[in-house]
Amino acid sequence: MLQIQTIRDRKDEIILALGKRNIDAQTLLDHVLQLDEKRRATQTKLDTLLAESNILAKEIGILYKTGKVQEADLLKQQTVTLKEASKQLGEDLNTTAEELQTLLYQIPNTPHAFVPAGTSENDNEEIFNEGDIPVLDAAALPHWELAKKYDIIDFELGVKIAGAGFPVYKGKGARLQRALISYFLDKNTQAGYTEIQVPHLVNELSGYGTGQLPDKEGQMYHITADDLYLIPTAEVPVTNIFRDVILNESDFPITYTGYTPCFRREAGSYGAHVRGLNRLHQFDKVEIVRVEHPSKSYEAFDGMVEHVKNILRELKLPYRVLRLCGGDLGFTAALTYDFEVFSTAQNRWLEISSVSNFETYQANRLKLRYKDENGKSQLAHTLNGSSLALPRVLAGILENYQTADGINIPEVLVPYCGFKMID
RNA sequence: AGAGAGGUGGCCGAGUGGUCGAAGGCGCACGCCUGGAAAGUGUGUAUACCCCAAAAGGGUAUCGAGGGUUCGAAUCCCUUCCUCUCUGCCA
Repeated sequence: MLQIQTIRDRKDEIILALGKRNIDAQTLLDHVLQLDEKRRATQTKLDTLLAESNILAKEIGILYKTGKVQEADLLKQQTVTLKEASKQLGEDLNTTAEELQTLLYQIPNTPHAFVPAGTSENDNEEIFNEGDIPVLDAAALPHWELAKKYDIIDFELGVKIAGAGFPVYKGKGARLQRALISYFLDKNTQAGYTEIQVPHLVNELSGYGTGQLPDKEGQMYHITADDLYLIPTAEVPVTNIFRDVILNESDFPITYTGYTPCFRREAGSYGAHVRGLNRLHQFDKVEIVRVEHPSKSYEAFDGMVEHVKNILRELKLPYRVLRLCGGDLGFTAALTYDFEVFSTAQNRWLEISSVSNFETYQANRLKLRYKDENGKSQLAHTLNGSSLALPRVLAGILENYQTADGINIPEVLVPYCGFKMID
């Protein structure tokens, strides 16, 4: 959420920046400022009335103590009108504050200067690529065929148990999943991230904290009996550790990594691009989350990008890095780099990681602050990235490493899974 | 799920209608003391918002949350959330 103070100070800049998202925020921001003024005026009035009431109440108390009951009763009469007026003003204030809050929730984060203009994923900017795309022979199969051929992932069985998008991993498929999780966690730990295990269900407040609510309600599984949501990413529980927290400057940087399954309803998704592992309702992901001093967050961002690159380099997967354009940028992010691995047999790129800096946008919702050198509270910056999401990495490995004899396992994973080939 | 207890500042903990943003302790910060440190000692130490160009200063709200009673609520009443203990169930 944008800070109201920032909107007051730099409305025009914000409108310009949001223009990159193809949003004309002029009317919305004018409305916000108008409500903000109303809110402040109302509060000033209310505070004055309450101050008067407080003074009267004290006087009455003293009068009663000293036995001057009649004078006290006289003062009491004065409080009646004050009370009515302040009750009305209090209601006005609440209404206005709520309206304002609702509007603020509708405003996405302002894109960073690096973010290119654009309307769709086609306008994303490729900033890096690495790794050779293997030349597969004509008999090469997409991963869903390979999964069937070697009996390592059973999509139909998942349908029976839960539904489409809930695959069952079997034998070496399951072991490879487990190996990938361990490998990713180890890599992240070696890079200084602290491993953490968090709940896979979160309450409503947590959903608001990181920005899934109220925007993307439909994308999360909601357990109505207990009013809990299945997490769509570890970002939600991990970042919400810092909800309502005031840090010291010396606490930075905060770096966490955690593995969780992720649950997404993916309402409205369909078609050829959802085949196999391309898009699932449940998948595994290892996430990295950082909380940073604002002056250091882009340095941290670059570090995260390099870190993910290193992992893909070790896995010897062909990948590219995209800088998301305004039209493709997530609601809460200021800057996002997507990593895509090339799925050779499908002849298309698959998103496997997304590294984002949210600057103060999430922190403002979370009330995540730190004390600066003057002892003043300032909002911290939050960042996160996948390191990495499993299914599409798995798809990339299966497709790119396939041979006539079977599927080779990337060297770095062999110690983790205990076999060199799926055959 | 049933029965009971309880939610107060960074932490512990007092406070059952008035001058309580809240005693006391711990912790923390700064100072004094000391050759240095400890001990001792003094002062300070919540958050948000509003007014003020800013600083200074002032105001309002906050004792889990919401509502009510009252001139006045941490304290009384209602609703709700959460935690703990016992019983039950169970990995």
